[in-house]
Amino acid sequence: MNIFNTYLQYINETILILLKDNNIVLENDNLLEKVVVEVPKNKKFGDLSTNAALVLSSTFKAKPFDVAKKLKLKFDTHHDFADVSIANPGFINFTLQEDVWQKLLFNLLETGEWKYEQFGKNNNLNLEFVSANPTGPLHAGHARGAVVGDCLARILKLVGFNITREYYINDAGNQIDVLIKSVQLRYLEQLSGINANIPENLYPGAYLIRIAKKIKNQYDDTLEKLDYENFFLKVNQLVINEILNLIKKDLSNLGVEMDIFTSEKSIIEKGFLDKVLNILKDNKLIYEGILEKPKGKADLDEWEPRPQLLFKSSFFGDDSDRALKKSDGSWTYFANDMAYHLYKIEKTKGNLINILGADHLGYLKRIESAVKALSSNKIKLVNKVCAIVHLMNDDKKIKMSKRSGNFIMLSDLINDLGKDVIRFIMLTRKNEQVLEFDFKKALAQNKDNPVFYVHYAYARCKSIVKNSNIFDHKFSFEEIKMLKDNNELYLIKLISQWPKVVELSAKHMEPHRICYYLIELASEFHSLWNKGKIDESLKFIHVDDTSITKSKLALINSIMLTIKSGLNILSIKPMEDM
RNA sequence: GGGCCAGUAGCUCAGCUGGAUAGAGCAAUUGCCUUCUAAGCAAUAGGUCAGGGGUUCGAAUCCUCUCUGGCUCACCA
Repeated sequence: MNIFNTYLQYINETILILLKDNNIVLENDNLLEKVVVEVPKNKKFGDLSTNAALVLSSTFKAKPFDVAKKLKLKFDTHHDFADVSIANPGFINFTLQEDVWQKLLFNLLETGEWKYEQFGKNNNLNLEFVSANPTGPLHAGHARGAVVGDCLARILKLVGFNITREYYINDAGNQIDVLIKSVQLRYLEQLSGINANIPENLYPGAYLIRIAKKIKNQYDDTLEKLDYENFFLKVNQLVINEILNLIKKDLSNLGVEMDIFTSEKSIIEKGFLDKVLNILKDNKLIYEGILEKPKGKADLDEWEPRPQLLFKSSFFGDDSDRALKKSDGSWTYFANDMAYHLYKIEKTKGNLINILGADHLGYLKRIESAVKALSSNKIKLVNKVCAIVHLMNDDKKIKMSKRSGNFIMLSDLINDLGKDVIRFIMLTRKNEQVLEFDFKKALAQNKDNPVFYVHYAYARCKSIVKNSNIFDHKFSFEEIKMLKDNNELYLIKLISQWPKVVELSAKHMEPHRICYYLIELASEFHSLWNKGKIDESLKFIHVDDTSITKSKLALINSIMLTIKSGLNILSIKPMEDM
């Protein structure tokens, strides 16, 4: 259904014929991959353009313009093209017959939904995202990774990947000790009724009070005399489950779905760490060695050379080899993470994607190295890094600091703004770019707020349908052929780009493109709407002529259908009226 | 000091992965409501794509150096 691919295929076939005609052998097949069909930036160049002649000029040992002339002779015979022209230095521009667009619209409405090229071919893909430590509910900063991951998953699904969304629970590290110690204080606080002083190195969050109450309800004061180790054994799982429930609730309120939550502890219990060590041994990628002192500016007074168990990460391009064991003999986070990635490799039998925060930038190479080592270079790990989000209020930065406990929780954000605005705005920047999230704009009911703008376009469409008093939404081709005005045709052309937007979004793993497209579509629609004020013929409803109105309704329906598919990817429900 | 990400209009950012005269939105100026939602639209103005060098038919995009900002740098997670 992607019209660009249709013509790209035709152009490629034509090139092969031309090569054969001229007894020229393509020295390298990859050359054809450089041939693209795209929409020229400037409308006056027509509907489509191709760089074919520029790509092939050296093969033909001729100037691009002359190659273009040869190609044009072939293209001229195709009945879809109203005009084929050559522009310097050798672009070939196509103007399509009106009925090509009209047919496209007709087919879309017949099918009732967009179809996308299934280049995922049902291949498995594992997408790990959020994976926040289970020490508290999510805060505002987590929203970005959550939304990017969730939408990316939806996009990849549309193009045929079999995708698993996974949350990795770090339930095995130091932070869990800190958590349980904090809970123990809160529990004793419940029993004594005296407010506890929470030391700086423990978690102060009020959510732990609620968990402490639960423990008190369940165990009464029977845990009062326990030392920390035994208290830990008693409540550890309960506390983590309680917090995971908070996190799951946050995710669900944000419209983010997970297929599976995998615990770090369970991976180790299943023996994946041993498996990792064996693989590394077999491939001679592990050794006892001493790392060089890092040359950082940071205070490294405590640094001392020490023999450690190391993974030969540098073999795969990492800057340094990486420690697997800490000085106290326990495994490093990285060692466990290798085990987790081996687990993902084994069960996925396909490529892996991780959505990470910017603070993990320094971690990418070692984990990529790990996946290469553990999969004999067969599995690809793509790391998508989300830059930080600056929360703003009317251009003023809102400061968040962990120490003071002064950071905005995701649940507060959702309560204040609703999930739709958050989801949309989180995708209005490409993920590597720092994002300014302005409360004032998110609450605005005007163009400052892009979701609002898109909703408004959809609601206007709905309103037209309602006011038309036409309830038959089966459209004949004759009706659709009445859409002849350039402004209307332009909208059809824009709509026809939608599958390409989704496919490129998937290919490059860039969900933000969906938002930009929706804004543009909304904008073009609003524009056409207003043209109706100047030019009567462009109004959508023609009271005295049902068939003209129906032709316009066909266009309106296709716009709604497209906005709906876009919002659906973002998991936003279109507003029927406003 | 090393690594990674970024630097595009006064501000916030796109730029279909190398294509044609670099595009939007804010902000500024000026217009458009007796008529399908003015919560909107149109027009004007705004640029050494941080800077130098290179690669080629062609560079904001690729390579290289320099500058600036952010994140990060054994034994945390």
